[in-house]
Amino acid sequence: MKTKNSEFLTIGELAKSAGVNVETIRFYQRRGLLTEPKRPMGGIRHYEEADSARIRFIKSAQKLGFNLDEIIILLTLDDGTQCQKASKIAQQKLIEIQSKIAELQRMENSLSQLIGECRKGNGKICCPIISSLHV
Amino acid sequence: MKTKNSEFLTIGELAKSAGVNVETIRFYQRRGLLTEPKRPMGGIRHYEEADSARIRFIKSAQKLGFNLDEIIILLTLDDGTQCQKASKIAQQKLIEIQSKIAELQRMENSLSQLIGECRKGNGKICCPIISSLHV
DNA sequence: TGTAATACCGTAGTGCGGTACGGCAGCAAG
DNA sequence: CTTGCTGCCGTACCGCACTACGGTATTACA
Repeated sequence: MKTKNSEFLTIGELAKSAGVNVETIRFYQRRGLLTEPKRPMGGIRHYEEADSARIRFIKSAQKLGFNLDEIIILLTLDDGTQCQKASKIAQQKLIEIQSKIAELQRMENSLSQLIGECRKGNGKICCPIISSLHV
Repeated sequence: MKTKNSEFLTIGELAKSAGVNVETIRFYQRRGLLTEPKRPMGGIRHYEEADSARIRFIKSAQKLGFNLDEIIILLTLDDGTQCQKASKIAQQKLIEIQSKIAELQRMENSLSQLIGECRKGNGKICCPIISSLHV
């Protein structure tokens, strides 16, 4: 009945087009990130290009560090007319990311210092790394 | 029978002494980070100061970014005579941490640039953050 | 001896973002 | 007619490091 070149996408085609797994789409529907699409004749779901764009939107936002709950909010600002709100969310995220960076840098400093001490005291009986762990 | 000032610790006392939850100790035993202690008369486990030290060792290593599997290895190097091995593991971890930092810094750069654009184009109809997500 | 606290045990739940599984339905090509 | 590919659905499972629960046994203290 339905020809291959009809104007809608099946879930499999949408997955390919958006570069995600079919299961991911079903998961996003359950999570409310994608609206349940029309199902004419109770059968196969009809997706459109807009759904693919929405998934790519989600994936881009994830790359910026937003989690799915935050992305749900960003999606409501999708018309681009609420710059202040979007900016506020982004600033919040920026702070989060910066504090994660700071924490990782503390680890980095401690570790590289310990490694440096290992190098210096080569052959020492008591490893600086191990002894640093004995608080 | 047993007086309170005996030389061993119960699990609850150990938990307090090491600053962790009782459940955490039981979890560490299941995970093999702590050896199952002696249980004289089939009753209450007998812990010692050494167990507390071991838990603090684990917690220090976690602060440096090591996960439990890695900590199990570090614990085998506990005598401090295998500096090269410990150093190798630490270098590996350092690289991991540095690449996490790099990724977060990419996010930080993108986000702060977008926020800057929002500020400049105040009142714009099309929010730079939102439109950046429309790939 | 009574009661409250603690220890014991196995199992399940948390958060996050998916991934996998098992079973059934419909349809096209061979 | 069969096989195989999709689609549909609900549910369970992954990693990670715990945390919580529910029930029983033992201990400490009065």
